[in-house]
Amino acid sequence: MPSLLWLRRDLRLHDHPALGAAAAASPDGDVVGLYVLDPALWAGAGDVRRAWLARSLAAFDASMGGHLVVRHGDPRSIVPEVAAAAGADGVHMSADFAPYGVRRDEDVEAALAADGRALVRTGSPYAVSPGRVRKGDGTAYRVYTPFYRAWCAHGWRAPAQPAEPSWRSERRGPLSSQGIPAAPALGSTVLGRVGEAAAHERWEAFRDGALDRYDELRDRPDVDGTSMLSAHLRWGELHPRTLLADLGDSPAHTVFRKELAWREFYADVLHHAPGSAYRWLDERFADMEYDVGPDADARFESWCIGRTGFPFVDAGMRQLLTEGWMHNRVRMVTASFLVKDLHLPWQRGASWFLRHLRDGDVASNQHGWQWTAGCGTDAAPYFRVFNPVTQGLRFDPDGDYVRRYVPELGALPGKAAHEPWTHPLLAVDYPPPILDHATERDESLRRYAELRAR
DNA sequence: TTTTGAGTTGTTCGA
DNA sequence: GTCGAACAACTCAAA
Repeated sequence: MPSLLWLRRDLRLHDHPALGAAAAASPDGDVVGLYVLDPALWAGAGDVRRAWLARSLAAFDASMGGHLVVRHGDPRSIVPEVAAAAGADGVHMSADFAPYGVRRDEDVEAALAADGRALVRTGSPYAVSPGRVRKGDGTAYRVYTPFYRAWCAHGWRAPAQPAEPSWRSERRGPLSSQGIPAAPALGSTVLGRVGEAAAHERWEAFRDGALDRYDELRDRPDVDGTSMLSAHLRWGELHPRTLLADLGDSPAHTVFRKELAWREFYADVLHHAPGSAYRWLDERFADMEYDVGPDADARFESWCIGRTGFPFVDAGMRQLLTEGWMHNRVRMVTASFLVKDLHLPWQRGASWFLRHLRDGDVASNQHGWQWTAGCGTDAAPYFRVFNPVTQGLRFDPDGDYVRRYVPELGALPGKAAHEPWTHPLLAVDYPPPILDHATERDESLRRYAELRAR
């Protein structure tokens, strides 16, 4: 009698506790691997995000000998149906902690229970599952640094040995696959390689290369100084334990470990405040004055397509659309621009990011945005407004990043690419700035002051 | 119990 | 050109 393993964001074979549990629960180690493509999630994804998922599923399917059973539809009906067809006692999975996933899993659990089947959660996408790290009084942390210390003190286990299940599926009938959906065609260089093997190779290349200079290079979007592992982690092609096990105590390694801890911190915050996926964590900010109407919509559109006239912002937004990824430094600058120069609610920008990011994760994305907007945990002080030009000059000093993504600025030499208005004849078909940053900065500070005074 | 100091990511202004 | 101060308010842990 096989076990059913319901895969979601854990598309790997190594260090997979739920897979181990599924194999151990079957006398013969027989496991049916199921992925349910939820139309609600697929419909909201942009081309690059869809392409990543399709390729990740294909890579996983290949690694298990073509036995992945893919079904399209609502997991609430499909999971119980496949479990019954397989004659599985239990359905195994890694726990999901995002609000939509938690509700979905509870519904599936209830449907399975009606048939006398158990839903077994083993492991999660985190080194320390959300809810485990608490303050002395038992409540959740709201400040990152104390969380980080407690998270380190809590510790995590070493990566698990790979299980060797006997995968089961059928060519036709109740355990057959509907197939992986067709992915949008993208240039071969857009995504790079996808899947578990690619994830491990990328980690090893980064670990043996740029990691030792991570503390000095991580803020440079013009340099290949980051791990580029975010999407691999998002889809569970490798587990953060694998990375943590390789890290030492050097300053560079510590900075990288802290980035992994941010991912875990935001998952913990969301776990304790599920409403913060779409509401202001600090509800007072719901009463802030935000711009609405046709003009605001037009400015939002300029931001989305990368035509604001601010090269560093536009480069980031175009990198997002073409690659489904954006360097973290640029995420902060583009987010600050939407919130503090365009005076739009953070949710508009966060939704756009989530649709297009290949690594888009509700906890990290929404809380990163809330940090920028000043309404989240460890919130940025209200007066911290990024200057899009200064940030570009500081972190892309030669203008290479900007020219890579904004071809209209290709004729501008060096750092001049950040200030095309100083060479108007060289910027071909590039828009003038849609606003005056100093003016909007003051306007933003005024609105924050007004909110405080209420 | 109360106090104290520190806390991812910045900018501008005036000396 | 460089440099320090100012720009709030709140959480948390240690003293």
